[in-house]
Formats: sequence, C-alpha cells, structure tokens
Amino acid sequence: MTLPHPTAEQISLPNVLAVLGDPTRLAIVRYLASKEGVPLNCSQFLDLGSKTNLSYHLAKLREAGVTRAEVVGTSRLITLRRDDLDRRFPGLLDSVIAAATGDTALPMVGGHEVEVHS
Amino acid sequence: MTLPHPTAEQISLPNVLAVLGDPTRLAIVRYLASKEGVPLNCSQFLDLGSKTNLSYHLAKLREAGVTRAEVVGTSRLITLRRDDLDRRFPGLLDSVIAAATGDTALPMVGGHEVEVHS
DNA sequence: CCAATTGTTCAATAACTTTTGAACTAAGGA
DNA sequence: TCCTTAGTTCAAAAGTTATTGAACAATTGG
Repeated sequence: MTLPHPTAEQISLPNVLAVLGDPTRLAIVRYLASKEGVPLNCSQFLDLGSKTNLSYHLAKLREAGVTRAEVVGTSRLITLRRDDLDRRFPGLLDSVIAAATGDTALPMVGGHEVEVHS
Repeated sequence: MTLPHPTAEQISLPNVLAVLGDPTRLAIVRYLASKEGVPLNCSQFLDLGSKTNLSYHLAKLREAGVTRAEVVGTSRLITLRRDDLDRRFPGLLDSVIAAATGDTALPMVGGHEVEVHS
C-alpha cells in the first residue's frame, strides 16, 4: 500500500504557498523541519487538532508535494520533501521554515517552547 | 486620503503565504518585482482580470503587507514592500519571486514572454 | 481469534474566498 | 460645469476549505 504523491515536476508554486498558508500546516512543517531525519507519524501532531483534522491537513501537505508519507504497518512515516522542494524552488523552504521558527503566533507541537534548565 | 496598511510587525507569515498562494496575486507580485522602482497603477494589471476583481486582489496584497499603495490623484501607485518583507522574513520574497519567474503556468501581465529579436 | 492502535473515508455543516455587475466617489481636463 | 478616467464598494452567487463525528479498514500484540 502506497499513497499518491505528485512527482517533483508536478509540484506547483501557488499550491505549495497556499498549503503553507495555514497555521496548522505551517506548524506541522516547522516541527518536521525541527526533527529532520527522524520520520514522524501522524499521532505526534495531535496537539494541533483532532485525528480527523490532522488526516486532512497531512493529506493536503502530501498532495501538494511538501511531505512524503510512507506506509509502515499501521503508521505513516512522514518526512519533508526537502530535496524536491529545494530543486524546484531554491531557498523557499529554508526561508519559510526560518520565518516560521521565529513565529510565536503559530500553534506548537510540543505545547511550549524549550525552557532553559535552572 | 491614505489607505490602511499593516505595520511591518503586523505582517503575518501564514497570511503572506496564503495571499501569495493565488496565481493572479503571484502574477501581480512577479510583475511588480520585474518593474521594481517603477510604481505601477492598478490598470496595468488588467490582463489578469476585471477591474473589480483586481481591486479585490490588490486589496488582499496590501492588507497582508505585501504591497504598498499610495494615492496620487485618481491613481494608486503600487509597490512591493520589499524592505519590510525582507526584514520580517529574510529570503522569502526573493525565493518566491525567483520561483514565480520560472513558472510558465502562471498568468502573465505582458501576455507573452519577451522574444529574442531575430 | 479478539482487542487495541493508527489512520482513513464519508457526509454534514460552517466559514471563508473568489468573481461578477451595478452603483458609486473623487480627481482632472475641456 | 460636464465628461472622462481610475478605482472602490456593495450584494449576490458560486466555489472552495476547514472542522466534526461516526463508521470503517488494516496491522499488531495477547
């Protein structure tokens, strides 16, 4: 069982921007970027919404070509399509992630910022 | 008579991305970038839609902080808020414009690409 | 086999966005 | 003043997106 993904060439700029223009999805992408290399499953985003709602947002990200989802058992391992995005739209993902990382208005997966240990 | 603009600090990343995630508005921004320094008025975008529709899209861009509109007589001179955007979201505008410039699927203001003179 | 875990699909609804045309305002020129 | 030019506003219609809950499917562990 594999899920449908656009090819790198099918990724559309307006579509990527529109999909990233949602606070929940931007928070997902920011979290994926902060854990790059570690594949995450859907339940790790439950802070951001209901299971159904996340399924919807994660499908949007996948269909736009922003993320890749690999089916492993009952889980879907989700990763950023950094290679494809960087080739199609150089610098875009990095600047979006950098801007999102500094955005205190965005919802957060951890629930709160990392605190300095006293 | 001045039109309402957000301050630089009020510009929101999800909002900017959402506003740029529309082919008509992306085409406007691409054209503004290609003519940077030259202030343009609304009628120069009529290739992209009706007067009313452009008024709507240009208001969206202005309200998101992507463009600035200065009232001069019966015209509004429209410019990119490059300074503010670059400060808030370094590299974002450049990568979006670069990607948009190479996007043949986007609508165009001139109607056609510049042809090589034979 | 049975139950739990993971996630999807469906239908309904609510909320927003885009597009349109007609009516409008405001400035500038004859 | 009257007409034109430039652009806005409004209300309606059409379309799209987000959110929800209930029902479903597939895998894994006991």
